[in-house]
Amino acid sequence: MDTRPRKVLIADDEPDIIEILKYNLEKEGYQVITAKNGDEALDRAKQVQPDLVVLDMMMPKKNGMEVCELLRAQPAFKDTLIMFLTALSDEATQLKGFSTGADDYVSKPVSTGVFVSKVNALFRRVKKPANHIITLDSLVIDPEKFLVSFEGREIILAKKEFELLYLLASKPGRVFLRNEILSQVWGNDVIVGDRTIDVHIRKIRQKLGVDCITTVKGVGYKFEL
Amino acid sequence: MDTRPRKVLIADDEPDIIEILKYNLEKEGYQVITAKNGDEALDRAKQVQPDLVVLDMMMPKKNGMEVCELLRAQPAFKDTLIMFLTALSDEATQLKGFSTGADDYVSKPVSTGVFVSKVNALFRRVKKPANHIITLDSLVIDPEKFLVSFEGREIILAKKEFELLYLLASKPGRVFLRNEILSQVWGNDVIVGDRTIDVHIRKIRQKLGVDCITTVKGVGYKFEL
DNA sequence: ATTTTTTATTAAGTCTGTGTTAACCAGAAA
DNA sequence: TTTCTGGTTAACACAGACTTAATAAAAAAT
Repeated sequence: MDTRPRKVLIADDEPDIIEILKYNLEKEGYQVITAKNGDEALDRAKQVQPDLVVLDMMMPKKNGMEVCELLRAQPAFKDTLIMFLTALSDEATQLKGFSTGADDYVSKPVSTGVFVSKVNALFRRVKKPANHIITLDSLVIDPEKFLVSFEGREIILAKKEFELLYLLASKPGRVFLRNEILSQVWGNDVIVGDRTIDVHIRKIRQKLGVDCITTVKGVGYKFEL
Repeated sequence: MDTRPRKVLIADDEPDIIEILKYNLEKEGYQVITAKNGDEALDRAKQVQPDLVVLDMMMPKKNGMEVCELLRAQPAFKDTLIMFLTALSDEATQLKGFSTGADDYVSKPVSTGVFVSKVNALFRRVKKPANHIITLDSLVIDPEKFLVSFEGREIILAKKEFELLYLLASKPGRVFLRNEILSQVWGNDVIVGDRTIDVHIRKIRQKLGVDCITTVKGVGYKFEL
């Protein structure tokens, strides 16, 4: 079991706030990274791949909403928790915050105790992501090196093809619904036609040379050697 | 076809609140169950195994905190989402709420829009409860792998056939009315003739090779090995 | 025993979903 | 700029899933 600490990125333009939150989260065992404006938050997020991003709404460079949108647009941050922590408590802003894909919206002022509780509550529902190498017989999929090899020979897959194969191979035998595939590989807000999946499946089958992806009509696809 | 709708249990002693929340959640596609006091909430929770329980703090019989504790004490509700929705907004109560294992704490008054957003946000992080494998003697039905095997050999069922068999086998011996079957397998708004069920039953009997589905004339069907 | 109701069976037709090819577009690389 | 690569969409053929209708059989009611 992985025991690395959860990484929390806090973006706020008030150093005092950052200090207090950082102190309290670190006391709970979190690893805290900070940023003082929107652009810096995006940079640091890309660098450290945090598990949770806490965003102030009103920040220089880019505001919290923009940061949230930009993060959610990238598949790499599809599963990253995002929490708004802001003085703006009007309904419209809150709704917009949620609609950009936030997981929680906390209005300032809030006690550090409640804040930490909320952070804990968010993490309770998320299991740590484990990006490990998949090995099934002679098939090896290494997401870090972005590499697939099958029966000794190396196979070059395009990005989407790779992500699709990785998803399917992560639970051999299990059927993935088309919806599931779309949201996992393409993201929740991207809209693509159904044929897109088929075409990618086809390319994978072609490149692997063996039909290890089974179609379950009306349901989805599953991987099995 | 998507999986079954999420079930939300709302416990509050004010009928008006329940009405409004129920209306808005159902509009979002949730299935809503209600209770007007603590004891009723516990009963209903055991009956329907909701995916989310929304608890008012101040209720007759048992208050929200007690209900939360009692639920969390049972393994069956280990993964059930629990949200407090209450007028008590002081810090101590909030902290205590989280410490009993709540996933969110929302202070009244709150707009229905924000409430629904919070519910959606909670569910976004939780994968739908896995349908579990049914095993009866040599019959194995695995809804995740979409697979049926009987006496060793694997059996290929079409989608509707599978769903129908899964439904019947989920409660062996119990008779399912035709209406029940229609609404469970075909959905409430789809209109198909009665013969449709027969034909599918027939195909299942054919493919299984043994007549383990019993006709109860004028009533429905039941599954028994 | 006869009629009525309900279910089983079969065949046929419709319709949905899938596989495939080709074309198009955007961005990266040359 | 052009060229190349990957991603997406459109179009269409095809398989088979689903439904219906028609008829036969069985059970229940009269």
